[in-house]
Amino acid sequence: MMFSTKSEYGVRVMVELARRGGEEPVPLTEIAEHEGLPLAYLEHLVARLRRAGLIDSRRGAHGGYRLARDASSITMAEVVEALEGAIAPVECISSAPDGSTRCARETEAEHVCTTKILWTRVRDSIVQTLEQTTLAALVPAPDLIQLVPLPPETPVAA
Amino acid sequence: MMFSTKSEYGVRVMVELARRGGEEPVPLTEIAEHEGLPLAYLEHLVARLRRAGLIDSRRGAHGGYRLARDASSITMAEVVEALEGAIAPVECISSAPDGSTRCARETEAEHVCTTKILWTRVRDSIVQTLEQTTLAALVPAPDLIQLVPLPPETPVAA
DNA sequence: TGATACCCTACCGCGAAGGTAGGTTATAGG
DNA sequence: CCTATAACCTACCTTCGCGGTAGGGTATCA
Repeated sequence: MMFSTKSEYGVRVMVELARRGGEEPVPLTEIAEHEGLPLAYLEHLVARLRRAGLIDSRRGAHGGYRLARDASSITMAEVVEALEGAIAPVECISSAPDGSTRCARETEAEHVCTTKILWTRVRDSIVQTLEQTTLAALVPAPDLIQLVPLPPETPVAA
Repeated sequence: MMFSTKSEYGVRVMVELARRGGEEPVPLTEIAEHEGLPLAYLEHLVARLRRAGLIDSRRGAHGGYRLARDASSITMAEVVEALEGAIAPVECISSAPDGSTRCARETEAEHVCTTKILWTRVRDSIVQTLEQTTLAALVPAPDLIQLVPLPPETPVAA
């Protein structure tokens, strides 16, 4: 597996926030229940998304999370990078501060890493795909939302 | 990290075999020493490459490995898949026998997985890049090989 | 017949992934 | 003001695959 469940779950949370996109924050409990994922674990992931500035939060009663920006301006590259850290197909490849690609095995200047070409290509194609896909592109059309009804405004008296 | 060192090391071995590409098999000890990688570990990886039909072997003295086909006809998709298994960006995505992409969370027919679009795109771009890159493309030009001299034909009497 | 080198099975330590637990702080409503 | 809600934070725990080792067996040369 290439991306851990951090990305899998995290993207789901973002899509869910986009679906209900509004001023009112959505509590994480609702999302956890809707997606069938452990709340305590999602809290960790959501913390990363918040620190990356992708979502903001309101604490306390009627609190929750909402998108910090419009769904169409959030790319999957930002989301995945916030969750997983820098995107690198293999350990020996990393992107230098100046944007160029570095190879850990290329210590001596004269020794050229022959496999660097491959991993650079792979990395670029992944990043490009993630950048081209916005959060808005993953939100189902309104008529599909009807199939998965939102929970009632006022909870049933139990 | 997305690909383990299985791919990193395995691709290096393939490139090295392609560099010395000839009828004479190359013992794994030489490659291990040249690349500075543990021999016993490489043996595992090489076994996968052999079972996938990418290389063939000769046992005993003056034995070793060589490419089963021409370097230009071997794609990185074959190499990586032989080493890592099926290529899937996240656990919930897998390719069905018929070639279509399946989502593990999509159990009920009515529930459409919104994130499937993303991971399918990512997977396709990775596979495409790996398929477009042949082993021959990673072999340095002959003049560069001079910089990294081959070991002498007859080993020094120790 | 010995040296070489592939081949196979089993084992092992470590670290990250995935998840739990329990607390603290901020906010809305009555 | 008090209580319920829900974000926030730190620490911990268990499982599992990765990277690597060990030790044999078997085929092929000189």
